[in-house]
Amino acid sequence: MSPSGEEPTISCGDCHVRELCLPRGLSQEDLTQLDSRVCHRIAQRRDVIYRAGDPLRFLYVVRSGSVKVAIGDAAGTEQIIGFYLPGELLGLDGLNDHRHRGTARALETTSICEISFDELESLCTKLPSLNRQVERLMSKELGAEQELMLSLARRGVEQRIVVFLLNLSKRWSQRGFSATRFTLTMTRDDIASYLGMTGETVTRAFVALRNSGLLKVEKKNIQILDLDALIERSGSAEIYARVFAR
Amino acid sequence: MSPSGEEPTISCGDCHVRELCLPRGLSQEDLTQLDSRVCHRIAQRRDVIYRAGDPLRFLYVVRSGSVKVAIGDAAGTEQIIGFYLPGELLGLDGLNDHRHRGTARALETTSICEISFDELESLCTKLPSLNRQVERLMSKELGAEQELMLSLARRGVEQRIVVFLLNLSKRWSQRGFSATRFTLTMTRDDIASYLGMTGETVTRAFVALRNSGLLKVEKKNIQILDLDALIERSGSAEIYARVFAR
DNA sequence: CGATGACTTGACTGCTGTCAACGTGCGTGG
DNA sequence: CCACGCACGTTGACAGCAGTCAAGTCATCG
Repeated sequence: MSPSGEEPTISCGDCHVRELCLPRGLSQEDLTQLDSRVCHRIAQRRDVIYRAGDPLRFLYVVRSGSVKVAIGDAAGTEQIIGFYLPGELLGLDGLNDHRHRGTARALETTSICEISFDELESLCTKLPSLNRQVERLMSKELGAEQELMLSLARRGVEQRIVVFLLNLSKRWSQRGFSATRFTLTMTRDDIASYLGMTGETVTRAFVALRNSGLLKVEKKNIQILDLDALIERSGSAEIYARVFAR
Repeated sequence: MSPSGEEPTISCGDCHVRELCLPRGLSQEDLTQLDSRVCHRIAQRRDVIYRAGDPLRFLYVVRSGSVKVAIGDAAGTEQIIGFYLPGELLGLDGLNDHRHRGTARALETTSICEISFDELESLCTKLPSLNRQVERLMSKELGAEQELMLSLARRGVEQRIVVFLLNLSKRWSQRGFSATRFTLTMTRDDIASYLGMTGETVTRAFVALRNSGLLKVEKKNIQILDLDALIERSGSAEIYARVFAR
């Protein structure tokens, strides 16, 4: 269980999420330039990657593992505002005032790449294709989050859970993993906080979906037994039809 | 009541929201360049400004009046995703796939400025200060919307209404109008759709806030009688303390 | 003057949060 | 190695908030 890294010189060129991440579309030469500016670290479960209020110094990418971002409520309670999977850009919250709005924590043993925000910007002015990819990723992350928020907004508990699961399914399959079998690295309470309900209600929704034969739920392991029926039940079938068609 | 325009050559330099809008920080010379590329139109209540699915050709700014943006739900029902006040950038939905996600309609007689997206982009490459202002506005619009969504997410009906009212109050005061007296140009059902509740519930929340002595509600006219108490009741007092301090 | 849309109010129902008890697995320390 | 504490998940009982349905008022517009 040696947690620290004796990994043989991590490089973007070898990364399995490079096609989703910054390197996409970069020449070998440009890639080397980017590579030299990226730092790596391993975070254990519950480790903080950045904290709310911190100045926005780095952008992060999840290399493997998963991360949650939470903001502190008025009381001590915290609310989850996002989960991040491998290849996803982390740290864009608070692009506005250049301070992180939330606190990012690893949900499991997680490998993180970080690059200085300033260095990335200056590198972007030199490498147009990197600039394009950064813009694409940023607008994708921001847009996707907004879209999800919207489809979560005005729905019943079960539909929110379904939308959440379909969203995860889509993101895992985009990463080359199964769209119908995946593991929830977050707790029920995390999901509840994210979806605006209670842990108990999450449990009950899972039970209901299992009893309907749509899902197999075994602790953290989810298997989607009937994807079409699930999409049907999301209440926004046409959206997902479109998404999955791509 | 002549609705169509005999307005004496509208220009950005004379506009009362120029300090919130694209012209901000531009030299007289640059302003002229921008001005020549902006078109104006007047929309009546319920007029469509752009429609969901339309290719993203223009960016719009509300010059006076107000606008709502709605997306069609699975059934014929529509859901409001945003309201826009004078000086606010309109049409950023669907920056992703270059198609508008929602349909924008005027809530009252509204004056709209439009500028071709392509022309704005090319102009930005020539005028750095315009480019900076565009970036600032975009990140502000996107960030603000996200922030609002978050503060609306996990709250009871009354709190959501309060947050909504405080948000409007802030935006009106930023535009030089009263922070405590304003008119709701949208219907109760519009508010309800936006906040994820029903029209009846909006009414009841208004009644409750009136009975508590925090609000004076007279049809569409709102008067905030006790701003501090309202902020207190929003459940995110510290956020608004910060906002109003600016 | 009637039609229509917007708003209000009331009665009822049901969903979902709250509280509580309990089970289970994991890690820590004796 | 075992015992314990703790985090997490599940289940049940119950209450309250908010959605639904329905009726009715009011202002506006043709």
